[in-house]
Amino acid sequence: MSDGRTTWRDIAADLRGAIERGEVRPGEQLPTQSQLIQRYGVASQTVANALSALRAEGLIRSRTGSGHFVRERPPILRSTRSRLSAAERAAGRGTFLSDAHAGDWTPRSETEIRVEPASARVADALGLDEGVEVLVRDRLMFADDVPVQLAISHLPRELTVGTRIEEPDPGPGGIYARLEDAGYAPLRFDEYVRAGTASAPEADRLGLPTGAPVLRITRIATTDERLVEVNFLVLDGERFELHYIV
Amino acid sequence: MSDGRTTWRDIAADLRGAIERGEVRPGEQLPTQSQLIQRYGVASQTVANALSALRAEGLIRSRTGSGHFVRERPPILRSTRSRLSAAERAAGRGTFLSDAHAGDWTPRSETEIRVEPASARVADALGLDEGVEVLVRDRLMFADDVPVQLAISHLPRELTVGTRIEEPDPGPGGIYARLEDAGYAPLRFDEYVRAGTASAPEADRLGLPTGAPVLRITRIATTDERLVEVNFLVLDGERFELHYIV
DNA sequence: AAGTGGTCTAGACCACTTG
DNA sequence: AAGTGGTCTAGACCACTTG
Repeated sequence: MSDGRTTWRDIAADLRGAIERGEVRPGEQLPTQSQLIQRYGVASQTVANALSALRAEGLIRSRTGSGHFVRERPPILRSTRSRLSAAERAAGRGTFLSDAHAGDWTPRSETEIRVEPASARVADALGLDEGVEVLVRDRLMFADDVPVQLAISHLPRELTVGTRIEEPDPGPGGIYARLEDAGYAPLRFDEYVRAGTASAPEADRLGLPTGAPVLRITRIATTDERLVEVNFLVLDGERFELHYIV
Repeated sequence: MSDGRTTWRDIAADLRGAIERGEVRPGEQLPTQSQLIQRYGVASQTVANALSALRAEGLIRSRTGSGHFVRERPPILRSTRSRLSAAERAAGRGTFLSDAHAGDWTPRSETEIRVEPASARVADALGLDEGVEVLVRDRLMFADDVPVQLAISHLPRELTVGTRIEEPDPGPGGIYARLEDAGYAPLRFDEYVRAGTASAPEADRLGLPTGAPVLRITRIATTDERLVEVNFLVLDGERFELHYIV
């Protein structure tokens, strides 16, 4: 029984249709598992598989003890990548605050600072030798208290020691403004964008189901002479839209 | 038992660790379900759940009758978005051919041309009235004969009538070169990037499993005066990496 | 207290692949 | 023919939410 059509796929398709036709509207509850077991005359596991698939597609949210609900599509967070501009820095906003300023949501972030030897991947990206000390700023960012973005930034330690970059709050304009103060103004940003699925720890931190679509961005900041930062970003793929002007 | 830790999650984490530590290498087979049932002393469904999660993460591929195998990560197709440049057009390459030139893969595409009344979405993007005639170029693009990109381009019909843009092969430099010939040289491209999961028809055309991560790009081309094209792109999220210089 | 989702058991059967 | 993955049955128990 491993051709395309299976019972749980049929049930999932049936429920998906009901949602798409608007018979169950966003925010409303689907029939309970018991009701679905009765309606389709199948075992509990079969219904569970169907609902699990709809959850993975992001069509429903399930709340233990409460029910399965059609997801309300949250507003999209637009993020224009021309934002990394001197104008925004001059206005005292870092990149994330700059996004928030363009949208109308309230930003917040939790930052953890640590010092690590550069991994092969980081050393390669920053043009350092493996094992050289780097400063890591591990940030989880919230929009209206919903976690939406994970950013793990790495900088050569020699550039950050004694600056506010090593503090959770680097001050107005963010770390790029502090780099500029130190004579390392980033002039160019290279962003490498991929789509992927959330790993278990990422899903946990971002409050997504495992396997939910995410945007993965590797951003490399460069002065006119050297690489100063590599930042690994993971964004909720369904809530974020990146805007690039080419 | 609905806190984070469950048996199937523990088993998935265990196998994920073995893969990440390289104990099971890409292409190699995981223990069979029977072996895992024995090893962990659990029911078949529990092991099935764990493997299902790893599959959703894209870590393994399962082949009925054969086994579960660690996925080989296919080579990444880099695509630099500064490619939409006059230089590339002058060299006689369209955007897709330009990507191919930068990578070392062989491009091919299947193009279907049709004329349609503008949908609300397209009309909105192009600043036209709904229902106005637009030319649609529906293309499926292949790299080394593997389908990797879907591009559905819409242009106001008045700009394309009588030009090679209405032919499957628009000639050297692609449609942007033809627009330039007609006095509508695109000067600015706005790209809006999201991550999502492949719908059933998209998965079918791109040869992906339904729900696989994809990159969705809406690209709007503008001359100094007007909007000339809106292009909806869907890319295999795991094979493509977009490169933007900001 | 009753209902709900999530997980688990211990089997069963089927389509498919491999030797 | 034997082994494999995928699905299914018919229950069970637990944590949680709701009235």
